[in-house]
Amino acid sequence: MEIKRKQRAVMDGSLSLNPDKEISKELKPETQETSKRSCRKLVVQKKVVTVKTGANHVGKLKNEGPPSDFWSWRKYGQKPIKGSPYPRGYYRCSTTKGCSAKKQVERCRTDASMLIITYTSSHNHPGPNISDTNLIQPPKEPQNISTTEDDLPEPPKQEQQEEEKLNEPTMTTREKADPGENHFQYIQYSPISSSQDIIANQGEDPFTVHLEKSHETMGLLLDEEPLCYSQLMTFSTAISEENDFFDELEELPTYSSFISFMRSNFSEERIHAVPS
DNA sequence: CGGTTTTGACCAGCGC
DNA sequence: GCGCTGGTCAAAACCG
Repeated sequence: MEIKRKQRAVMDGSLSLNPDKEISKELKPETQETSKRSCRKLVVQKKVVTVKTGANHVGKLKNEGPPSDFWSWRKYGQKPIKGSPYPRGYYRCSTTKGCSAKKQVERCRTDASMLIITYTSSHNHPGPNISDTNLIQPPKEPQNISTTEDDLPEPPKQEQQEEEKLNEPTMTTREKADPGENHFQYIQYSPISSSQDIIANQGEDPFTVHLEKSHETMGLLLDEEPLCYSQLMTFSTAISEENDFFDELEELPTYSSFISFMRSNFSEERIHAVPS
């Protein structure tokens, strides 16, 4: 109830240790230790993905609704990030209770149509039951399901190209040119060019690199073959089990090329978004 | 009714 | 040592 919270508040002024916290730590030793305690110290497995959405979606992204990947995520927090006008959402895999997979979703501060998704840890369970989970229609698809929400003011269009050209990490760039007016671009920053455990160096604002690129080559990248694409293909060994899923995406026939790319690129993370 | 989202508080790391 | 910041917790509200 409220008692606990008030206890915390009270204890905050007097005690440093909170019994509740102690207990919870013991209950969830692994996740706590790895995610909270050492989040800044240890190099955690991260995969940064940017999702380019159409400008028309900007207003709908108010809640940072994550693009639909094939896992089910539960939001457990949201924080305003300094330097960014948009809050960052914290999601945790809810497919399986013990799964420690997490992701952070925030919007690019220079381009509100870009979602920066940082995947942390990895799923400790096989892929979701693609046939019965969110394949058909995820429960929450703020950016895909058109609602009347349009309350976000058009973010200032800064000149992304102003961003200095960073020494590019090995990055994979994938974009999806939507036949319609919506654009979803998936960009995976992968310093090690692997779809497996990827340590992403965020210190350099990798997404700015993409921004530059995306604006220059909008619509061309669909056919573009990033340098590490072939490398990524070599990691597509576990996709067989996902074929069923992808086969079921026939409701998105236009994206077959994209899907095939996803098969190879995101065989592990199964990042997915369905333009409306 | 169960799962998800919201939201304020707590906590630890980091920089000064 | 202190303040700031990011990440997480957990109760309440919400939703299908």
